[in-house]
Amino acid sequence: MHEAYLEGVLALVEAVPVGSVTTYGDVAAMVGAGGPRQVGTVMARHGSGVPWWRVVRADGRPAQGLVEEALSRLDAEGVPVADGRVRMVQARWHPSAAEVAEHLGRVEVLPGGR
DNA sequence: GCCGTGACTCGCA
DNA sequence: CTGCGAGCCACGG
Repeated sequence: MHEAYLEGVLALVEAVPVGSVTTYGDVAAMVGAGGPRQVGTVMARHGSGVPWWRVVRADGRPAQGLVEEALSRLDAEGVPVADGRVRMVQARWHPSAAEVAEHLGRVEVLPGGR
């Protein structure tokens, strides 16, 4: 994979505010390339330096193999968790397109539109 | 180039 | 609710 992709994914994960979470699919969509699996691969290999526990699966469950670790950290940050899964409706991160572009390190959306 | 694999997702039974 | 299968994209053998 290209290094820019890796940087983009990690930058977005670091941008997720405390108390919120995002999903692999959302990150992939925000980066605008690859898919959920690519994000998962990036996190597995290079996610040790970012708040990886704020990235969960679409159903609100943490990544397999790190469930306890993630739930522990999420709960400590005040993320709404119920029965082992994050309440996505409440905790999902909804950044504006401009904000996403900002974190990606490049402007892809012009302010003011068209 | 085919095949298996993965920190994924969605639809259907 | 759970499980299964197919689709998904990129990487490594």
